[in-house]
Parts: sequence; C-alpha cells; structure tokens
Amino acid sequence: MNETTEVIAVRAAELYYDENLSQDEIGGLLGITRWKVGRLLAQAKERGIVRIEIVHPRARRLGVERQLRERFRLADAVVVPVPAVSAETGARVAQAAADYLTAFRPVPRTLGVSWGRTVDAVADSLEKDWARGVTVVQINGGVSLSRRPGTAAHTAVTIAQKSAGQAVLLPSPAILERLETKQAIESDRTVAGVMALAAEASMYLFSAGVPDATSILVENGYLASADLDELRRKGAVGDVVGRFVDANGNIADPGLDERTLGLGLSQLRSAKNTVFVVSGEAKHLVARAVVTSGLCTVIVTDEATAIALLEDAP
Amino acid sequence: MNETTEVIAVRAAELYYDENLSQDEIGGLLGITRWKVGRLLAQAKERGIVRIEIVHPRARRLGVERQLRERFRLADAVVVPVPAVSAETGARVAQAAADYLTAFRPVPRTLGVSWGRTVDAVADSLEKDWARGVTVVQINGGVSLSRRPGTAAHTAVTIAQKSAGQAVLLPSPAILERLETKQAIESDRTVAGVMALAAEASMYLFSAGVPDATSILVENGYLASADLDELRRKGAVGDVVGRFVDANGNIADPGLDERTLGLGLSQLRSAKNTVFVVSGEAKHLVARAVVTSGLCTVIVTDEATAIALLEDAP
DNA sequence: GGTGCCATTGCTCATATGAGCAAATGTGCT
DNA sequence: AGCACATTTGCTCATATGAGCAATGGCACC
Repeated sequence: MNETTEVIAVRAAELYYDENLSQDEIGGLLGITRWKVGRLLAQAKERGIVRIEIVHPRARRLGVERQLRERFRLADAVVVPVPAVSAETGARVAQAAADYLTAFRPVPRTLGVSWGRTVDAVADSLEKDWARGVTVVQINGGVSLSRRPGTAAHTAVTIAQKSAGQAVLLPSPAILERLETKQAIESDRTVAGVMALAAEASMYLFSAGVPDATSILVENGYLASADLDELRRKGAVGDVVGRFVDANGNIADPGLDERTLGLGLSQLRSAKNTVFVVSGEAKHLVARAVVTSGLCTVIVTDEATAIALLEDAP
Repeated sequence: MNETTEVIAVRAAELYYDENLSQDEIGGLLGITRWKVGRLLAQAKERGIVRIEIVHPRARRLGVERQLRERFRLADAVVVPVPAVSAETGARVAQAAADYLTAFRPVPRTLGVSWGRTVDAVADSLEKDWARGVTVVQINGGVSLSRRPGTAAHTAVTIAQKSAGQAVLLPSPAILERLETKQAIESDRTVAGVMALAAEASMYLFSAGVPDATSILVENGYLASADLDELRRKGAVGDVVGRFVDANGNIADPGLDERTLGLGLSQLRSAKNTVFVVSGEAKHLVARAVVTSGLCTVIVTDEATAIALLEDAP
C-alpha cells in the first residue's frame, strides 16, 4: 500500500468510524467504488490505522485467553488487560476470578480454597449471593491452633458467607517443624475429616507465592529468610498451596514438603476444576511452572503474565 | 444501565470487535437475542466503552472541521489530531496544509503567500509536482533590499519550484521606518507590479504571528521588543501578513500599519480563497481574531486550537 | 387490585456489508 | 512485442445489521 492509498484509507476510516457514513457514501465522496472502500477499511484495520479498544475495568482479552487454553490445554483462561496504572492489576484479576466463580456452572457444592493475599482479594471481590450454599473448605493449613481466626480463615469464611454456605477450616499450621508433629495433627479426627472433605471438593481455588521476603509464609512465621535461600538454591520458583515447586512443577524440597500439611499436588493435578489466580511480574516463573505441569485447569491472570507465558515457548 | 448489563456489553464488545463474531453468534454465547446484542454494542460505543481511534500522522478530525465551518462560516477547515508528543503538531499541521493545497481544485494559477516559520514548513511539506506551473507571489515584504534571498524568498521559491512554476518576490522590507520611504518603495514600478499581481491572486496562503519576542518580525529586525510592548498595550493579539490586529481583527496601530508594505487586510477579506495555517497554544488568540473577523475562508490547524476556537463562544 | 405510563424486548423489513469469483490490469521476463 | 503470472478491480449474492414498530412487562399512583 503506497502513501497515497494509505491517506485515502485514513480518510475513509474517518468518514466511516467518526462520521458514520456508509461505505457507499464514502465511495462517492472519495471517488472510488464502495468495494474499494470496504477493502481499504479492512486494510486500515489490519495495519493498525484503525484501533478499536474496549476501555473498561472488567474488560478481558479473549484472544489471549484462547491462546492460553490451546497452548497449555486448559479448560479455561481469563486474561484482563493491563491498565496503564498497573497498581490496579491485582484487583482487576481478583475481580475477574470472582466473576469466573460466579458464572461457573454447575455451581460448585464444595469449593477447596488456599489462602493468601490473592485469594483473599478474590473473596472480597465476590458479590453477596454469588452462589447458594457453597461449602468452602481450606485445602492447606494456615491457621494457628489458637481460636482467633486469621487471614486464612477470613478468606474461606468470606467466600462461604457470601453464598450463605458454610466454611470448613483446617485447624493446622501450614508447615510443621517436625514430621512427627505433622503426622500427629494429620491423624487427628477433625483434621482428617477436613482433609477428606477437601479431597472431594468439586472445585479448587488457589494462587501461588514467590520464595522471597514478601512471601506470606515468611510473614506468618512458617519459614525464615534462610529457608527461602535454601529453597531457591534447590530450584524453587514459588509455592502452590504451601508446597514449593521448581520450574518443572516438581517438589523442590521433599523433606520440607513432607512437613507441609494440606492437599498434595498430585491431588490438585487429578482434580477436574482447579482455578489458578495469579498476577504480577514476580510470579511469572511460578505461573509457568503451574500451567506447564498441569496443576491447574483454569488460569485467571493479567495480560502481561499471559504474554510472558506464551512468549518463551516450551 | 446497571453493572451487570454493562459487563455483558463489555463481553459482547470483545466478542464483536476482537473476536469478529456476528451479533447472532454473540447472542448465542451470552444467552441473549441478537437485537439485544446490537443495542448493547450501540450503548457501549455511546458510553465510550468501545473506543475507535484512527492512528495516523495524516489523520484528521472531520467532526471538529464541520463545527468550525459552521460556526465561523468558513469554506473549509482542516483539523489534525494533537499527537501525544506535541512537538510534532506544527509539522502535522503544515503537512495538512500542503495536502490541502495539493488537493485543491481548480489548481490556483496565482498563489499569494505570506512568509514565516509556519508557511515555510508548508512549503517544505509540499510534494514535488504538487501542481503544474503555479505563479507564487509574495503578498508582504520580507526581503531586505540586498540581493541575497532570505527565508521569505525561500518559502515562495520552494512552493513555486515544486510546481515547476515561477516565484515573484516582493523586494521590500515588511515594515518601513518612515511613511515616506514606504510610499516611495510602493511607487516603484517593480514593486507596484508585484503588488498588482498579488492583488489578483486566485488563492492566498498565510499564517499569523504573536506579538512577543519569538516574533519573526523581531527576529528580522523590523520591530524592537519595545514596539511589541506598545502593540500589546494597544490590544494587538498578533499579526497577519505583517499587520497587527486586535481581538476583533481591527488594525491595532494605524500609524504602524501605514508603514507596513503589502496586501491590506481588506483585500484579504474580500478574497475568495484565503488559507490560514495556524498551530499552537500561543496563537489561539490571534487565530480567534482571524476567523471571527473574516480574514480567512479556510483554516488549517490542530485540534487543540480548533477546540479553543469553538469553546468560548462569541 | 386496577390503570395508565414508560422502558424494554422481540420482531419485520430495508439496507449495508463481506466472501468469493471473473474480468481487467499491471509486471517481469524472454 | 508476446507471454505467464500476480495483483487489483468490479461484480453477484448470501448474510449481517440497524431503523422502526408492536407487544410485553414493570412500576408508580390511584
């Protein structure tokens, strides 16, 4: 397309999109046939002269979603565009995840949830009455054994309350210091019951953490900074339901993993509906590990993360 | 439109504009009728959820142009969008003016031109062979009496050469110190001949200057900074073909004007095709004076200037 | 519980538009 | 020049779409 043609295409696009003329009228004005106008408009779109964008906090990128589904054989994917001011990104992704849960059919009877900042944001983004009577069960420990509910409990309880359902909490720390302690807690009737329920959930909702100082596992005192150094040395790129994985989605530190109480990764892998919510540059690596190793069937993320996943091909 | 409907509209817009589905298919997916889809899309456009923009250096704002034509009873108007990096604005406006001249029919036989940075930029933006054999005549003095051609000459010569036509220069300063000198020069056969030709031009091209230190009249030594102070005191908002006007388009300083050699404003006002090229915040005031006082039949400008002209109503 | 009013919905029908194809027009090569 | 080939153009026809209108469904007010 030479420059003259291009300028004509620009005029045509202005008349069509800004002035709402028909292609026929435009042809009359510019002295070309209506078919030529149609072709010029098509080319103008192709070459990015005409840019159509959907500006809305709830906007999504369906094209990218399709690519993610195909590339990683996911049941579904939700990608939100990255707003210019990227502070909002996390909130938008959380909102998108909430929307996804709300729209999901059949409504899950039992929803297994992890905990952390991301999942908590999803809980807060849910509308009241997003569903009816969902039993929300924690899939990994996050509560101290004291009675006062922490953030982890808040997440599950919020999701359950907003559907007028009940929350079933896992009364255990995420990581125990000694294997024996873990086994003892596991064999407790209550805990075992919760774990059995968690194993049967019709849907799981979880995010991932990164092995650095911002990790909520450090914040809650389960791990020390030195532990993370060690984990990174062993190839850990992040944690999923409290379990640290390497770039291939394998357990990074089996010793540590044995002391981690909650749903196992293999259980997650064999589940039908596992919704993975993730956003932000820092989590690109762990997101890759999750989608490539089949830990999730559904991903909800921001466009930048999605593009990163699609770009460096496996 | 409530929030739920709005989100559906967003989905519809994504499917329609990004995924190229038909409204019928979208209706199927979203569980609504195709008419509802059509209505939602229309509303999404209206409410700015769907934003369509034409991104191109040669883009124009036809809607604003129409408003300008109607409001100021112009024969024509050309408005270029303001690019984000506004340094380009001047160049784009000059290009638009060049395009306008090139497309103008019938091709002007004689083109009267003013001089200055803006008009010079137009000259440079013209394509070689933009027209055939146009006689370009200067309409106000800009050359010193010395033989070396300055910028003013360059402008006229460039425009003429690019059409394989000839340039007719006005060998006189723009403003003379004494009235007698001006009259003497005016009565010179050559000068009188050029002025007669200028008066008969089939089209005029000019810009406007502002009465401050950046004025090319100061740069070329015709006026001193103190003269401009005086002019501003007398209400001058800028100059057109070397003549300073107030906000109403009247001569700001008759004494000075009598010593200014070139086409008079009344001649400009009675001409059929007077193309006024102007851009930039600083020239908003003088632009208003020009369009409201009928000095031009055609304006070529940037969107910001156009909006400013339209906003504070007369 | 009626009753009139306004907003929303589903529809008919005329029009606008894109896909696909044949004719025409370039374009490079011998 | 003559030919093969690619590109562009103008067209037919099926489909998509918006305008306009009747039917429907809330909703305030009596």
